Amino acid sequence: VFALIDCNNFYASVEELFEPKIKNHPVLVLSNNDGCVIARNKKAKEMNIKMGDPIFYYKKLIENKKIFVFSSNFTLYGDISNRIMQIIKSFNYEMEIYSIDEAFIYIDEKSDYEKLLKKIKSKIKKYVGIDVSIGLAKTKTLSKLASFYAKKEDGVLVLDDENKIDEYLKKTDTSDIWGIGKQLSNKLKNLYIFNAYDFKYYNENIIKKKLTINGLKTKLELNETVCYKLNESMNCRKSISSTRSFASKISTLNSLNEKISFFAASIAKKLRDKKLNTSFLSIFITTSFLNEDKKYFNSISTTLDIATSNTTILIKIAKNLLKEIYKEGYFYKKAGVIVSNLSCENENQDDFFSKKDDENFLKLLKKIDLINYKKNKKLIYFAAEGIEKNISKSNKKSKKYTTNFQEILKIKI
DNA sequence: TCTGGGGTCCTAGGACCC
DNA sequence: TCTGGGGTCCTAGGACCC
Repeated sequence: VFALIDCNNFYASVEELFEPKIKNHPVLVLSNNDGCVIARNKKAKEMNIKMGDPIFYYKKLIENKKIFVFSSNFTLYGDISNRIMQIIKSFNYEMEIYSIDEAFIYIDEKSDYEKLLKKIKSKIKKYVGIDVSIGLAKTKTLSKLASFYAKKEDGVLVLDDENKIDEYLKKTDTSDIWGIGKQLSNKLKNLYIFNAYDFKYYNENIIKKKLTINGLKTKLELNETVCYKLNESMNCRKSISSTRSFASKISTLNSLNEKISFFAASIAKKLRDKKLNTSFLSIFITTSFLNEDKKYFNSISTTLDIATSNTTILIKIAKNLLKEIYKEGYFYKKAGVIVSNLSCENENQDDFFSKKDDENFLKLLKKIDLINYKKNKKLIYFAAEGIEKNISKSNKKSKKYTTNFQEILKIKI
């Protein structure tokens, strides 16, 4: 059986962890630029504050009531996530870390599942202080569903009985099934499939025709047929991206160049950290799609002759690409760089005519990475990235309580 | 006035190969 | 008048996830 362990209101719960006094008030965590709501605690959900809404919708509400609002602090969330994953790992089951706040485990034995899940749950609560919900079933899709309902019940839910499963499926909207989003759910509605139960018992051939192979797999998983196994090799990722919305709109090629260079440089560093090289780079620029400004979106990509993590090369390529798609007279709101075709640093295929000067330069770049890391600040960087700091605004960030000695939690006695 | 960032997988169509 | 079958790789776009 598969169990899915899912943290409750993860980002909001982490913020509560370090400021317990806010626990009985609504808590919100915001996206980059303090733009949208990306996490809410229970109290905030009760106030009907929606996921993904821009925060200015609730300006009045925030002024009138005591709502605690945080900028997102991914360093902190990442560290707390690691601690939770370590605890799950300590139970010694096969494990897949599915996201920052979720992990699947595969339990290859008969046991008192409910007792086991409660044990995992309480250990995480005791050692880290975060509440989790755990669902268990014969397939990943059903265990996802079980954890969804576990949140509404007492934290753990075992779905191992056909009648019980069907009972839950009947009250599940198709769009709440893992893998069925808005579009597919609409397609299902056209077939008069409204809930997960209808979906489970529908004709397979028609599902495959309308929703293709993935839709069929999801349906089979509802029938307790395993289609998705534990994916333990998630560590070899396929792409890395760096993208941002700008706090203010940008129109000149010069300033876009700086942003694109900044993205390319941060990707190059990520590649070096993970000992990877890329041989495919693409960039995009876009205007806002929410206002009355003239709209323009474009992207362009290129393959690299030699796989690399060299910042100078990536910046140069990215800037050349930008020249091709940049158009004057638009207000750009967002841009980004994405690399793929990733390969391991040590298994690089050289070009027959390539020069070997890259190696020493790479050593230099790694030294710079180290200096920046030790100073906990990007002290040394490329002029192309521009000297203007704070590419985004985030004023309400909590401290890096667990990863930085300067910001460590202080306790008064 | 202000609306996130980082991923995965699949499909259709085009261009090419023998 | 009649014009094959079996592949690969790439790209753009669409759908999904957290």
